[in-house]
Amino acid sequence: MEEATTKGEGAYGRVTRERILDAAEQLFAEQGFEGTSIRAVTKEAGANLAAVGYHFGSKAALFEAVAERVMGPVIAEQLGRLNDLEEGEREPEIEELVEAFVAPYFDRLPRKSEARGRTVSRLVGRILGDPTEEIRRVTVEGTEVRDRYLVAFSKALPNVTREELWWRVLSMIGVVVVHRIGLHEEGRPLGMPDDNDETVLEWTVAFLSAALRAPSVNAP
Amino acid sequence: MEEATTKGEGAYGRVTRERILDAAEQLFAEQGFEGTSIRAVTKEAGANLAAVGYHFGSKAALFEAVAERVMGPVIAEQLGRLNDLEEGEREPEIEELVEAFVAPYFDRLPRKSEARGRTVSRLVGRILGDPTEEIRRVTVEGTEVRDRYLVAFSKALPNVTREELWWRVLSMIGVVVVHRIGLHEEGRPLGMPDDNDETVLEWTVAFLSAALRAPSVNAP
DNA sequence: GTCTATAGAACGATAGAC
DNA sequence: GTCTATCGTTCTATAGAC
Repeated sequence: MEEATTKGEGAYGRVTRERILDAAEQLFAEQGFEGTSIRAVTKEAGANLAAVGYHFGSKAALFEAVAERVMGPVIAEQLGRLNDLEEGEREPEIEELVEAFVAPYFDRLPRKSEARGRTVSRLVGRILGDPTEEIRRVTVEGTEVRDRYLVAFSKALPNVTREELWWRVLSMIGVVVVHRIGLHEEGRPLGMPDDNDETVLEWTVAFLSAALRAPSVNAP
Repeated sequence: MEEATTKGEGAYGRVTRERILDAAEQLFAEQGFEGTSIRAVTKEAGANLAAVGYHFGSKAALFEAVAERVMGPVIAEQLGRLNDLEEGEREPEIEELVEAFVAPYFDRLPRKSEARGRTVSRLVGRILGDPTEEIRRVTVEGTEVRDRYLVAFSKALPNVTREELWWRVLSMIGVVVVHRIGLHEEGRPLGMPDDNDETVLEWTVAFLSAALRAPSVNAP
């Protein structure tokens, strides 16, 4: 338990801590972990160079805090939605499982039309895609999500072998990653609804549901 | 035109240049652009610190050379296969277009079972996924691939709106990226054919073909 | 909790000898 | 084409004053 201090210092410190988190989020997203210096973060945050050491301990710990703040709510809702579906009377449909997995990336992250949206999208892409051990550690928490959805899809798609299904779930993650990276976003054609996440969510669910339902290559 | 010198120096220099490319490929893949130092590259290559400056001019130019060496053959074959399909008598099937796009990532890159395979996979993931301007420049060449396949799929799937199709092609790239990143590879279940790229290619074509054929959300 | 100051190491790039 | 030596910069981390 942590109690707010009665002095102004406590409140001010909390603000500094969050200003650092905001600045770090943006810079890690744009330039990656190694490409971002503590100096740049504290300068952007209007804080002192030593503040990162005081509040987080190290640059790596700061990154973990940034990643946790962004991914935590997504993971929590992915698991919560799956729990809800599994507690229902009937077996969940493929579309329901796909939406439960994908929708938190829309609901629990800032929209693309918001100022922070583009930044967070890039950061999520980096977190999910970076093979560096330092960054992968943050994702480990996310393996619970993957494993539980794998079991759920396994029940819903009994004719697909476990190995191929594992591959399909991995592919589903890939689709979410590439959307969040905002790959090639400057090449977006006219009419792309970058400010209409509901439409994109529908597209994604339709695309992935059809893919997951595909006849198994290994089927007898 | 560049002629091989008659002296031993020329041949020896070429070898050093390629040793540097090999070392840089591995280190960029494992630790990213910013996380890799010229010092580490030259040490790994058994070359002198100044050799990168002499052969490539700068660290950024070295990265471009590494990326070009890996992605060049993939892009060339993606375009070549599409040309072949478009020159045929009949309209290409969805499966054929998907395979033409995906297969070069298997044919023109070292297999996962080879020593270099894992490294190159990570590097490709970084190249395709990294939003940094410095790295994106290398990918710009690849936008020709995306645009030409978009036109081809547009003909094959006239009932899908152009905006939604653009999204589907982007998603297809995402699937390839995540496979190449080798995301969560340590969590691979028993029986995963990491040494059998043909099977994985079949899975991927089946998965993506079904996804691309999905009824359009925006259809009337 | 915030700040200055600095230790100590690593970095990219390049000049110039061979 | 290869090498040594080094310049000038930037980095993380931390000690210690306030």
